[in-house]
Amino acid sequence: MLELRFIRENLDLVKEKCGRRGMAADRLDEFSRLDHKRLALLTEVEALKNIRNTASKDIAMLKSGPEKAKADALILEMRETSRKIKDLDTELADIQIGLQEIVMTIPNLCDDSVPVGRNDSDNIEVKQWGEKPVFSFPPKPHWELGEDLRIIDFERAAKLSGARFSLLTGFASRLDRALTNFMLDLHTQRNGYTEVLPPFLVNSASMTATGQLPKFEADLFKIKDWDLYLIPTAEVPVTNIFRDETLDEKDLPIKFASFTPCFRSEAGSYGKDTRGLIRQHQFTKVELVKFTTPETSTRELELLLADAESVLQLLGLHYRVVTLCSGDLGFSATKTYDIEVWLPGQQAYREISSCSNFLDFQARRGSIRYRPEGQKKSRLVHTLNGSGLAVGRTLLAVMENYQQEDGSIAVPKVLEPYFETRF
RNA sequence: GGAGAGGUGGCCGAGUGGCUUAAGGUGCACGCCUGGAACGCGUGUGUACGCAAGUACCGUGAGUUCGAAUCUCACCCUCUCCGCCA
Repeated sequence: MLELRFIRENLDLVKEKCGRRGMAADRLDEFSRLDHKRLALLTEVEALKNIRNTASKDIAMLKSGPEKAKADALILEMRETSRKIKDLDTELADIQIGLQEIVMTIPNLCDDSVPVGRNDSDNIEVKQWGEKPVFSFPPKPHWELGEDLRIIDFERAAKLSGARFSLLTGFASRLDRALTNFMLDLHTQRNGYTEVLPPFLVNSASMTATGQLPKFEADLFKIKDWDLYLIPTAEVPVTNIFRDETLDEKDLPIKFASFTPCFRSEAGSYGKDTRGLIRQHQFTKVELVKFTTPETSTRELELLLADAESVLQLLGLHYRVVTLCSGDLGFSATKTYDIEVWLPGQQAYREISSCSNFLDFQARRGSIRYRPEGQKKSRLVHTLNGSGLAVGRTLLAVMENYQQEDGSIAVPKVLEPYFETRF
């Protein structure tokens, strides 16, 4: 969420930046109208409350003194004042709700380095790493490999749960687990992250702080009769760890690595990526989350990207990095890099990580602050996160890139230790 | 699911309708004292909105009242015991 005062003072800029995202900005005029009304009402009601507070003290004194009649007169007068206050407070509350509804649905301002564009075709490639592997045979997509090797079973998964679920067996399951452990070990032992295992169900306050609610409820799975949602990413519980808290500057940056399942309804993606592991209702992911000072978040985004890239580099998988254009940018982000891994079975680059800086957008919604060294006033932290990486997509990337002519799949060198444990 | 206890500042803890501007302690910061420290003494010590005056905030929300940390109702959370359970 943006600061109320900032929107008030920079209305045209906010409108223009919403426009860059392809978002209608007409609600901002309604914002102005309500904001003005709110300030006027607030002034009025606060003046009345001041009168009442003063009178209350007077009544207390008069009652204990000889002029009790004066107290009765004042009480009568205040009865009317209190009634007015109550009415104004009610009106004010309605306006606050209206304002809140608007403010909570205004996206973050995109960074000026973000290219203006409409959709993913306008994203800008910023770098490539490695090269496309050369095959002496036509490489298969992973769903064929998985079915041929009897290690991924989509049909039985559909029986259990429906479309967009998968059942990994034997080698695929083992490889998935190896990848997960490899990623966590890399981020905790080499990249300096603290491992955290959070709840997979969170309440609506948490979903609101990170920006999934109120606007994107349709993308979430909700538990019936409970104020609980299945997390769509570990970003939600991990960012919310410090909700309503004030951190010490000397503890920043705080870096968490978190392995969790993720659940997404994929509403609105009917017919998209229906084959294979690419787009599932349930998948696992190692997520990296950072809390930083405002001064360092821009640089921390680059470091976060490098940490995510390190996974693919060690696995020897070719990829490219793109900067998301304004129209493709997520609601809460000011800037996002996507890492896209090369999939030879599909002859395409596919997103495997998304690294974003949110500035103070989530911190304001969740009231996550820090106290600068030696200063009295606290400030909002900046939050960042990125996949490091989506495990299912990494699994399929390894399958497609490491497939052999005989239909088997080689184990990447760096994963060999994870296959060594034997009983 | 049943019964009970509780939720007050960074922490502990007092506070059953109005000199509460939340006592007192502790922690923290600064100063004095000291060769330096400890002890001692003094001062300061939350958040949001607002240029400010001010307003709001004692788990959350509603209510009673001229006035609520304090009274009423609902809810949430924590702890203890019982039941059930991986």
